[in-house]
Amino acid sequence: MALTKIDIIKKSIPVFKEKGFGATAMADIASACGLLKGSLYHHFSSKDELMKEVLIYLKQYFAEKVFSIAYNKEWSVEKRLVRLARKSEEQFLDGPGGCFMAMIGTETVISTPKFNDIIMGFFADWKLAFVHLYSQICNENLASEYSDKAIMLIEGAVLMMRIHNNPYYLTHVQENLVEDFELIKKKNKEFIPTNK
Amino acid sequence: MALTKIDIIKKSIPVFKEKGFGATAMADIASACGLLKGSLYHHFSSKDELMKEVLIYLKQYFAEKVFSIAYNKEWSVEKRLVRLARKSEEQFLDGPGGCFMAMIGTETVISTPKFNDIIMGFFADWKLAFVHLYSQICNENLASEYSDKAIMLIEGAVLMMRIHNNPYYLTHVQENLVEDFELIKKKNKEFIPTNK
DNA sequence: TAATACCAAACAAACGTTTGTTTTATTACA
DNA sequence: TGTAATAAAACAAACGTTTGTTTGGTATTA
Repeated sequence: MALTKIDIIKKSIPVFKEKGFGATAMADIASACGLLKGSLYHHFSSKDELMKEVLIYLKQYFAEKVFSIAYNKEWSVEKRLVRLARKSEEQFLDGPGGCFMAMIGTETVISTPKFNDIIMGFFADWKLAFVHLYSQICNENLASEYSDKAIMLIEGAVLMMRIHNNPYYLTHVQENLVEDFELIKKKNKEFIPTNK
Repeated sequence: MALTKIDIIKKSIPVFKEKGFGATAMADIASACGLLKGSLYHHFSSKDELMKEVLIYLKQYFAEKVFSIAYNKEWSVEKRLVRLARKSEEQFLDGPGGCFMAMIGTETVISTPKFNDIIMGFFADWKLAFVHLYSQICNENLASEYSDKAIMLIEGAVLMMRIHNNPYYLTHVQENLVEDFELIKKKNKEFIPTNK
């Protein structure tokens, strides 16, 4: 059956995740889709546009399926943190291990800045999710600090995981973040979050 | 005057740091050296070999000029940590901001594994330096944990710094690491490091 | 004079992209 | 419902560039 744009976008993710943007050839993407490279241009006007649509897809996917967990009132704040950790972990472990946004961002931020807005938007969404959780147990300044630190720690762990081919770096860091969350909460027992 | 291999290696670092390995052309390197691309093959047999020599040079540079700080007995342990932070920061801020080893490692670990040993060696050296410092204020298991965490945090900060074009991420994380070190030291006042 | 460092030109291969044609799927009308 | 018209998707081949690499010649220097 004929492939849709979304099909191609999804199938191209592990390919870009393995080689990065510059080293991935359109023929590689096509091959992963069971097509010839020329056929890709029926769906995307250029390699840059394909990458842009992949980035937009992933940013939206994380916003809807991952970061949204932080705002789900069915669960306690701690439970949301655990679920958020698990779900993002699942994404970073999928296929060739790594964070797509971090990889492509690092590679293209200087030489192909047209992707920057989407990538920075992804990190902004991520931070907002963390800030929403930390705001339940400490003031906003601290919540902002903790959120930045959490993201940096996770990204560092994803890097070490990829380079050492060992998922433990990531799972261990995620556990630590949950433990630290409990500690902060206990320490600030008297803290009452402002509703807004 | 004629260029030596080391000259070319040094001049190629900021070029690779801007575009990564795959997207950097031999002509880019040559241009940064004031040569034509063919002339590079008088010094290096291939692009891969050039990258390998750059990685070896950088691994050795960090071992001798950066990580060695951790073992310098002229300074207190705290002072060594501060100097180590400053010196690595200086490297990660130099030219196009970023960690060369992390960038090239992320890009090549799967598709060009021939660089893996050198890159993993760099991170092993880095960890040993941290472990040596943390071992002065806590037991070895904790020292190993803290060291991994420090490296991941710094690498995450370097990533955010590059993507957001803002060096504050890195400087702030380095300050935090020094502060946390003092806290751990105070908490474990009675700890006596084993001499070995 | 012998070796070194570089230039200038060319190489084959791979690249992203375009083209014209064929296949497949969808729609419209009988 | 069956068939012709239409559009979408994919193929196969070629495009012009760019790539990493090779070659042969030319200064410079020891």
